[in-house]
Amino acid sequence: MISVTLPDGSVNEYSAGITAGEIVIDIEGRKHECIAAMVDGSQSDFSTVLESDCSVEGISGFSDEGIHIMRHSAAHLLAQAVTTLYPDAKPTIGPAIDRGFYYDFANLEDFGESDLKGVQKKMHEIARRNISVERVECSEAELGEMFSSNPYKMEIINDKLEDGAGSTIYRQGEWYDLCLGPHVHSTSKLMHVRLTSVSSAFWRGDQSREQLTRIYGIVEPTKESLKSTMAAIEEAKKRDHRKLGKDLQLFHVDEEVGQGLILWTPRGATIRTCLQNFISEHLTRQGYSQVYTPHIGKLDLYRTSGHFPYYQDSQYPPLVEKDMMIKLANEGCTCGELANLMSAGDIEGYMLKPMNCPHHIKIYSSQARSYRDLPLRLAEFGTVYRWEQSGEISGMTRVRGFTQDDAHLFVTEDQIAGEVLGCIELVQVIFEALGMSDYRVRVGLRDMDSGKYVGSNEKWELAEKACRDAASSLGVNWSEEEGEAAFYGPKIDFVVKDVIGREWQLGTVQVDYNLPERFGLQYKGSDGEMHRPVMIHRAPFGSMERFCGVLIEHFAGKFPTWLAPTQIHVLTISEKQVAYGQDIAAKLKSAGVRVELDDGDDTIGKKIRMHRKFQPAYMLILGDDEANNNSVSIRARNGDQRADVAFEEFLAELQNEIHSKAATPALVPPQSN
RNA sequence: GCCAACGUAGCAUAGCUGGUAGUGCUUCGGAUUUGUAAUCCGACGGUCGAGGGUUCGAGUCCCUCCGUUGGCUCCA
Repeated sequence: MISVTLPDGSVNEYSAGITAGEIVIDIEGRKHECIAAMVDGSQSDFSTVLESDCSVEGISGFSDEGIHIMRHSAAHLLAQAVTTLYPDAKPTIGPAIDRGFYYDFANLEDFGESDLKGVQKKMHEIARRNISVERVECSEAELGEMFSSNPYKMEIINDKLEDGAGSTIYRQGEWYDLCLGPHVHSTSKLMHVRLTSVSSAFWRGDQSREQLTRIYGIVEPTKESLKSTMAAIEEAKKRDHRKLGKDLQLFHVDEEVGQGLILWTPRGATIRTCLQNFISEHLTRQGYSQVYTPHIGKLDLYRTSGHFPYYQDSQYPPLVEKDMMIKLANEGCTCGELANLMSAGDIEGYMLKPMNCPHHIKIYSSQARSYRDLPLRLAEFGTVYRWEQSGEISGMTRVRGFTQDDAHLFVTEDQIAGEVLGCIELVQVIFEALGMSDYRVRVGLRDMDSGKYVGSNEKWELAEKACRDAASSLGVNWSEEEGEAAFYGPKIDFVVKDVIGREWQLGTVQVDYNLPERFGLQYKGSDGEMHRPVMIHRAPFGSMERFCGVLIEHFAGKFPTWLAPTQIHVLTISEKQVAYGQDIAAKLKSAGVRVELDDGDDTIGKKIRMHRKFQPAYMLILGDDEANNNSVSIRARNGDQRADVAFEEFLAELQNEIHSKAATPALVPPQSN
């Protein structure tokens, strides 16, 4: 007999050799919703045989661990279905991910979305057959034999397994896969699966290797949960900033202007202006000096900074000086030669600036600096241009021209910690003001194995420590991530997810010992000696484009009153109130409120319907009653109403709401019913 | 950049196996003057992303390019 500790703390005796699954059934009953077991705190199959004392509990298909196991098992099911239908396809890897699972296949070319249906049907068929999933221990030799026809699996076996060590496979019917598990015990647990998309991926994430076909899917424990998950995905798509940006007329991208180049239309520009004003207030408060610099700079500047050689592939090609072009043309230079000269940097010219720092550095060095000048904080809404890969460009979140709410702080070594702290506090203030609480903080550190970084070890150590210290003082969870540093220094990033689960870096604070050295920056210390300042790069929004894109999704287009492109839409009931409507609109306008008037001859129902799509904070409905009382009826976005409010009272409340940057419009109290 | 899918008026969409484009909303004109998610009638608006090809004939088939979407890779 063995003693098994159960979830409630009690201890039961079972005969040795019992399986984890049998115990789960014993404690949870036959109708349990568990799909695997936790044995001594580690995830295990139901089939795990227990020979000694331990603790056992079930893992529900609804728990985080449970859904992860189901996803992983569903990936196996997918691979089984694909290899059944496409015998030449070679399964490679197929993990569970945040929102579901995928499996990558080689030899599955020309597979498209339209093929998903058939595969999904086959998956359901296999699931219905209730095939048991077995774990089998295998020696290295056995594995070699079983996977001999699959070079990808063999590569994993050869790379990941210690010499001589075996591993496990999971078998379901004829099909089996190399895997550590655990898995659900039967394919029948995977009935509620849906394939969502097909795309491609490189084998082992390496661009130089084979391109594989990747199939994505989601799986849920029940029919209902699958349905609600699918509904949630659909719902999220409605918040996509690309869709809302069009519906609310916030921005436009025109292919004749260029991919990834955002045209801010009036309504979107209003939001941006409000945000920039908001930041500017904080800049003044925090002792920043605002500067302006041009959009281009000489190539040599970026040779000195290192950006030109380092990021050459992701920059717009240089603008070559006219005289140089003429000279080269007279010398018979071919286009090919010109391209070579450009990429080698053996040519003079200008570049669209990919970064603001070199310009700001030149402002620093335009004067002799003393320790009394530091910290010197130079801020600019600086527009930069980067040649992002065409396949990467997306809406406002990944673009080729964008404006950073940038600043560079020139500080002494002693000031680093305090200034980094000030920077991340600013980021926090902004996130808080906008109600963006769903972000993660990432401290990007060097990848010790990579040679791409510049600067000495000691300086990196110091900078990394400053970042860690600042992050831990934040009072929120943060993680260290190797290899996420910039080439010149470590950084603290604020990362948020968009509606379809993609992560975007917004605010960032970076410590940089490198550029001051490259540019030979100096200041005279109190000791009379010359010292080198340290730079801090920081952008609380990151870029205005990306931030606004994320913000559109965050608010689902329903911006708080202070940010709403149009705050009030005034709608008249009939032509009898046209004069009153114009009067109210004019008064609001002169009070600084962004207002739109509709005194046309549509019915009020039609007007509301038409104006709703622009999501003003409030609509004012003006009929005879209001005109007679010098009042307004306020209609909130959700349709709630507050009738017959004296205009002056409304205006005072509205202005208060705007000035306080209230997170949500609240002039109409929520109505019960 | 790579793989796949897609690209019809401002927006949303119909158009089967090829025979010279329909609809709704918007807009404009007219009628109506209407209390909180679409009043009625009429008109304008597309040559079907661009270019080339096959065909008697292409939105519909083929090729190239541009763009969009989903991923991969990249991201100062």
